[in-house]
Amino acid sequence: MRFDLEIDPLDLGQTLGCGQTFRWRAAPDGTWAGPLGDQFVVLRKAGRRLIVEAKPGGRHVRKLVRKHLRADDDIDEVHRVLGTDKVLADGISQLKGLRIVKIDEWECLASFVLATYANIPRITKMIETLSTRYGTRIAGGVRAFPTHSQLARATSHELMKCGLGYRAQYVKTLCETIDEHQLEHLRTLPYEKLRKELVELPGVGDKVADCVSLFGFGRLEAFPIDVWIERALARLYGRKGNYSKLRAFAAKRFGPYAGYAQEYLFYNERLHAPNGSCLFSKEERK
DNA sequence: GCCCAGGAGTGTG
DNA sequence: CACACTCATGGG
Repeated sequence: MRFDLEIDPLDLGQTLGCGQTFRWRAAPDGTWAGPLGDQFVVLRKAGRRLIVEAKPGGRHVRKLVRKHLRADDDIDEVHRVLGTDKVLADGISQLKGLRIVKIDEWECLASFVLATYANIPRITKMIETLSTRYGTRIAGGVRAFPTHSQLARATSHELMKCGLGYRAQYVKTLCETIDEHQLEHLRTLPYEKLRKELVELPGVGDKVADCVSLFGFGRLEAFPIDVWIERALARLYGRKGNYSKLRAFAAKRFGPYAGYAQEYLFYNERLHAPNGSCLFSKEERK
C-alpha cells in the first residue's frame, strides 16, 4: 500500500540516521526503509508531505508512522523555547527537521542495554543479528526486533554468539527480570519515577534509563548523558561533573524539552568529531 | 595493531 | 559520596 501524510518539518536523515534508532537504512535515492511494528515501511519526503509505502499494509499503518515520528510534536514550539538559549540557538537552526522518535518500549530497552560501550555501527549490527535470528519475519528478508518472549528463549551462550560480548548476560538477566506486565506499569509513570524503576533493571544505569525514558516512553524531559554529551556540555557550557549534576543542569537549562536539546547537542558534537560522524558503518555509507 | 565506543557493575577509600 | 577497575569485542 501507499499513501502520504503531512509531517513537517521532518528531515529523514537527521531523524532516522542520528543514532536514536538503529533499524532504518538510507537508500541512494533518498528513501529510508525499515521495520515498524508488523510492517516493512519505505519513507520519502516530498515537500511538506511524507510518502509512505508499506507491506503488508493495513489501516493502522498511518497511525504507526505518525506515532513513530511523533507527528504531533510542535517543533516550532520546541525551537522557540530552546532558541532562548543562545549557546544552543547557533547549533539548532539547521536541525529543524530532526524529530525525537518514539520506539517500542521493549525494543528500546533491549537496544540501549546493548548499546552500552559500543559504537553505533556495532550496535546496529548486534540488533540486526538478534532480529534475524529471533524476530518475526515481516517482508522479504526483513524481521522485526524480537519480542520479549522471543528473546527470552535465547540462552546466554547463543546471545554471545550474536556478538553481544558481555552484554549477553545483561540481556539474558533482563529477560528474566522484566515482563510485559511490568512494561505496562512503567508506561503509567511520570519521568522521575520511571527512571528510578528503570535503573533497578539489570544492565540499566543512568544513561540507558534516560535513553529509554526518552525514546521508548516518550518522556521529552529526559536528557541522556553519554561521552558525546559530556564533551558538548564541557565544550559549549564549561560544565563538568557526575551524571546527576549534569542532569540537574540540563533540567534547569532546557526544561521540558531537554530531550530535544540533547539530540541537537548529540548530533552536532558528532559532526564536530575528528574522524567524521561515524553515524553509519562503512558498508552503509558508500 | 591500536583506539574507542549512546556504560554498567562491583569493590574500595 | 568519589574513584578505580573490569567486562568482551568489533568497527574505524
